[in-house]
Amino acid sequence: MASIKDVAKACGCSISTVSYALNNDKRIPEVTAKRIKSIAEEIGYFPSGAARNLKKRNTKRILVAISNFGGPVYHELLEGIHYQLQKNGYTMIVSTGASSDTLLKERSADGAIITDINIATEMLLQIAKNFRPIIVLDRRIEDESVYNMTINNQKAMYELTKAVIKKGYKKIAYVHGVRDVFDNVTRYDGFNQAMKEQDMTVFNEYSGNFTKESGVEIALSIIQEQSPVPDMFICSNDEMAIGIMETMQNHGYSIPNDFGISGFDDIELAQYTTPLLSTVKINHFEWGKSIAKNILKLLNFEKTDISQQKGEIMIRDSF
Amino acid sequence: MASIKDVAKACGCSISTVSYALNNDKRIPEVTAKRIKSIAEEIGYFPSGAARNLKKRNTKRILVAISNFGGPVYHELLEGIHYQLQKNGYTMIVSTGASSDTLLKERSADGAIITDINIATEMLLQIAKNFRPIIVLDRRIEDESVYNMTINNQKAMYELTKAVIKKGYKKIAYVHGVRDVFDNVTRYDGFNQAMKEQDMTVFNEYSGNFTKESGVEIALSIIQEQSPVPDMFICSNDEMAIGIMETMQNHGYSIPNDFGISGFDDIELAQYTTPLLSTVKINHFEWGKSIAKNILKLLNFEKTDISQQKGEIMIRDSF
DNA sequence: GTGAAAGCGCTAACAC
DNA sequence: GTGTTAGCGCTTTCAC
Repeated sequence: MASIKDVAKACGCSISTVSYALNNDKRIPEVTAKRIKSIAEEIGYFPSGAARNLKKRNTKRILVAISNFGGPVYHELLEGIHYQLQKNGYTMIVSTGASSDTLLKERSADGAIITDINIATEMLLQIAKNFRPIIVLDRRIEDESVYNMTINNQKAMYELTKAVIKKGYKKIAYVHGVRDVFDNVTRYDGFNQAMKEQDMTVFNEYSGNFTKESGVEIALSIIQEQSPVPDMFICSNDEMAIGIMETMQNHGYSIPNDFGISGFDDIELAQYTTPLLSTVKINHFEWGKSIAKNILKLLNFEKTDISQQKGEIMIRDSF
Repeated sequence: MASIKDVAKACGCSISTVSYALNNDKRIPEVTAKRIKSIAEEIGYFPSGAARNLKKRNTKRILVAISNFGGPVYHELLEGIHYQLQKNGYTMIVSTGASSDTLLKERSADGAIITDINIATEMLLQIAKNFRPIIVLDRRIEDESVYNMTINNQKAMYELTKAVIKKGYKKIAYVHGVRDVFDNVTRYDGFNQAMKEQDMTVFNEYSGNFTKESGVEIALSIIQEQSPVPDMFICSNDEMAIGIMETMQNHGYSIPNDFGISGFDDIELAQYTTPLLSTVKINHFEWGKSIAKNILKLLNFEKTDISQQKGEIMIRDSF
């Protein structure tokens, strides 16, 4: 592995001159710099990140820890984060599972964005003792060493529920995602707030886990047990809604004639269902951008933008 | 940022003792090690990756460069790679776009897996002068500094096409993904081989780009221009097939009565279409595992397993 | 304009 | 069993 020494030797100059030339220091005249660069290229030399990071005490990298690479939501979020970081000369690295733990402990990046509920809060706080900034997206941690950014789930779900009630639905059920998770809890709060405000009682509550499969299961159990069917399913996300829709339709139900249904997120698929799914649109790309902007501000100890990402009610054809 | 010195000071011992203790060197007695570890934990100290990587001349990381975080295929591939790396004490970092270039140049990992056609072959070879191993998944590079791993697209598509012909389809059309890309070219080769072997002439060829949207567009243009409809669409991947299916169905066509259709990959969605999509199943999780196994072998200069990933014909209901 | 040298935070060889 | 020290490959201060 060629190092700066090899380049220096090949150029007949010192390593500092090579370093200056490669970093475009104006002290080195154009000609010399050009010569050094072409020799470096010939050798295939690029400065070692590990060495530079150690010396400069930064990496110009941001780590994003996600819980898995599937799911329709991360995609745009990551693109948004990457877009903004790139624009500011930063690199994005993405990790999951145990890899995230290791990378965080090693401080493989200048900052981290966490959206992986599997990373324990306790561990995060331990890491935060010696590493900052960390932005957490999937929960609220009330500790000054960690920063929270969240979607305004409550307000969006409150408004969606109001729209549902206004349409005249009476037997309204709620479909939970993973119970204690921030997104589920706050969406449920918004739902409840609207229901209480309008003196409505909840017809039923079902428990899923944010996946389409769990929606399928919920629908299947309703059909098999011949349970009373609500006239409206308000789901904690799109994927569960789509699972319920398709399964109920396959069993002869017609939407929105037999019942209405809504989702949350506005994933791409929501625009391809029949009928088109009514939902809350979250612009994850834009959200990603603002997350990245905030982490860059935190790196410079600047004040962050603490506003929550807003959702937009999309009333289409499913209720 | 606490360093090993801070821990040594707090422990009243030298930095080497701290290093030994934290790395479970047997020379340090249990009690001492325990004491040092607990002090380190209290401080929130974790060894700096940059420093360790520099000293040890490795990172225990593998970089995976992908073209985007969307798409239904990467998901399982990444999980497979991660699973195997984890098992062997390696960490996986994932990157896209310009970030990948930077990370490769800096040698931020001990090896790299590339499945991003946007990274120019020329640049890859430049990087490979000083960095190995690199495994490339999305093209063939005939250069000893880079290793190729591919799916046996040709054989799988050959067999699928033979099955189609055997069913009696006569007006068989091929739907291309991105033209010059390895997956498309080799799948098309397999298709052609089977067609020629059976003295069949190709009814038509359409050009997409592997996305569902491009499938939708192809179908739309057929309908709008009232072009003759093939009795079979052999598509270069599932997503395009699904786009064509849905669009044609929305315009009154019935599958497989009016025509048959096939995909490639067996993405999750293929199991939810009506009718169920016939396709070639690629086990991307297993493939990811073998890719990871190979890169670990390459790290140790061991001989790799050069077999191509096989596809399995899944004849369901769409032809 | 160029070079010598210190030092980033570790690991590990060596000395005691 | 513990400490001293060299050195990984860079950047950057300081001298010339």
